Amino acid sequence: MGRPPCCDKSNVKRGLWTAEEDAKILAYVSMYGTGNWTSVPKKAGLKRCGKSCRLRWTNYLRPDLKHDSFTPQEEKLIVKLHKAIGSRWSLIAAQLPGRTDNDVKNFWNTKLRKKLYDMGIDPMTHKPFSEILTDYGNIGGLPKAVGSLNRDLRNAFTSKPEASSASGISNITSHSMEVIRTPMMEPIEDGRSDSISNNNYYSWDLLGQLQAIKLVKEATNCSNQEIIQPNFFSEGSSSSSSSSTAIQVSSPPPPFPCTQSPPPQTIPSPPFSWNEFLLEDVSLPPDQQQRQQYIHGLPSTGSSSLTQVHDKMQQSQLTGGETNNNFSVVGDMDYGAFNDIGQSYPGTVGGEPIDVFGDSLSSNNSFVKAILEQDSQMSWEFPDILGEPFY
DNA sequence: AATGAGTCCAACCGCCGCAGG
DNA sequence: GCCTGCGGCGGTTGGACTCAT
Repeated sequence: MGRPPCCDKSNVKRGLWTAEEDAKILAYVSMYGTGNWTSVPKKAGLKRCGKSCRLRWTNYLRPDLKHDSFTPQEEKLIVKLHKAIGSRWSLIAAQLPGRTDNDVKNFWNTKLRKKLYDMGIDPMTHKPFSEILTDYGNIGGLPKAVGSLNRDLRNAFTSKPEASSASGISNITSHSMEVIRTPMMEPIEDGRSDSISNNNYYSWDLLGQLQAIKLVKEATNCSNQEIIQPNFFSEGSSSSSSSSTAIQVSSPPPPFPCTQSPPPQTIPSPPFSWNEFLLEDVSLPPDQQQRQQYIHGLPSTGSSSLTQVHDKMQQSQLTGGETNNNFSVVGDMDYGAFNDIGQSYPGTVGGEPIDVFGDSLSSNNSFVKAILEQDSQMSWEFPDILGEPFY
């Protein structure tokens, strides 16, 4: 038995708002302020659901909202944040003054997602399709049915987003990302939860993400071992899958398909080595793989280089001339596909946050602030990498 | 000019977490 | 501890609009 509807649906107006209704909301808010939205329709003389009133205010009428189109800077930030924290539109919107979660969500769904597809990047995983194919090629022990799956994958890469969903890619990538996302999207209960306030929660998300990368890396290291068939490839479903190419993921797959015991799912106790999160670009020839080790999320090709980051740090001199080699990553936000931002790396310099352009971010930004607070406890360091050419 | 396809975005929906009784 | 109401969230829908034929 679900919750009853918040209002009498048969007795409320729906659909687009008129200027007159907007005026009533504005008048009400200017007089009483926001809050207690359920009483707003009555007090404001509207035949609308209170929830609908709140939505109209927050998404359209609020005076601080921007109504112009997204700037390239905003666009880049959305992509970076989506890569770091997924489809948490309200969090992403909070980093974009004057934008609502609905704005960001619509912009992503209508523009950015398509743009990434056109660039050959899976918007779900933010990986190049070629890399996803490689990843799947590296997963041994899959049943023969996966052969058709690979074919569908390839077909999906050349088709439109909507079509790819029907042919299986979305299910596949979302499945693979389930493995990655699950630990990073939830607060980590590790006995230190007392110190995890709302403010630094997101920092732990990012930590979790890094840990997830590590776990996935470890999970894929067992490719020479026997692989337990994940639930979604179980033979029990083969009869239905034979008539349809779409893979139905009805339940979350086990996070570790290896027969070996899964590693403990705790984040590494700081300080830990960033080398743990270095990945090899398996799509490259073996002789280049060692040279092209890269941190997950950084472009494996192009001119992005930690040397350049180091230069940026030296240029920034944010702490009055002292260059600090403590360099903490604000999520793996770099996006190589955008050449103009693929030149630097987001992080902190001398305790101050910098964005991907190397510019200082406001310390008033709670999102960044939360990460910085966590950083101060973590003492993450980058010394081994900074001095070396990135590739 | 008519029409069908594609795009955009405001609005809706259902679920969830939290606070207060 | 349970129930209820509220606000917030992400996913989805539907209609207005634009563009191509």
